[in-house]
Amino acid sequence: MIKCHLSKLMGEKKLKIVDVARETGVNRGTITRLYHETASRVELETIDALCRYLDCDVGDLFEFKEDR
Amino acid sequence: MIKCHLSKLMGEKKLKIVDVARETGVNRGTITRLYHETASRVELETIDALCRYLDCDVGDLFEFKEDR
DNA sequence: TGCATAATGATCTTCAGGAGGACATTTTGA
DNA sequence: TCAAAATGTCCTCCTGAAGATCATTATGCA
Repeated sequence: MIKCHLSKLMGEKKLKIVDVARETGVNRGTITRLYHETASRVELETIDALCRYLDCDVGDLFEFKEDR
Repeated sequence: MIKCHLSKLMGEKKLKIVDVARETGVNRGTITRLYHETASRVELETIDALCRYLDCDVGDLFEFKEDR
C-alpha cells in the first residue's frame, strides 16, 4: 500500500489544514483527503506544491509499504 | 516539478512497456504516459503496483525537482 | 531477406474521483 | 461568552486514467 505522511509532516510543523491549503494554493478538500488518507488519486501538481511548501521530497510524503 | 523515473528504472532492468503493464496489471496506456512523463495525475494503486514490481520506493519513482 | 508476431504509438469513449465551492458544525482565543 | 477561524461534509463539474481498438514500427527466426 501507499502511505501518505502529510498528517505526520504537518504535525511536526504544527501546521493547520487551512494553512497548507492557503500557502500551497491546493484546494482545502484535497489537503483534507490526503491528511486523512482517503485520496486514491493525486495530481502531480499537488505533490509538487506540497513538496515545495514542506521542503521535502516525494519519498517523505508518500511511502510504499508491503501489506501482508 | 515532479519528475518520473519510470523510464530510467525500466531501462536499467531492460523492461518493455508491455512487460510492466502485464506484470503490474496496470493499463498499458497508463504505463506509456508515465514512461513519457505526460501524465499529470496518478492513482495511488498504480504507484503501489509499480513500486512492488520494480522493488523500489516512491522516492525512486518520483522526484521533486526545483525548477528555476 | 521476408514475413509473422510482438511492441509501441495514437485515438476514442467511459467513468471514477479530485477540484472547487457552499454550508454546517466544532474549536479557538480574546 | 461569543465571534472568528478551522474543520467536516456534501454537491457539481470536469479532467484524465482506464480500457479497448487500430495503425505503424520493431523484432526475431526460418
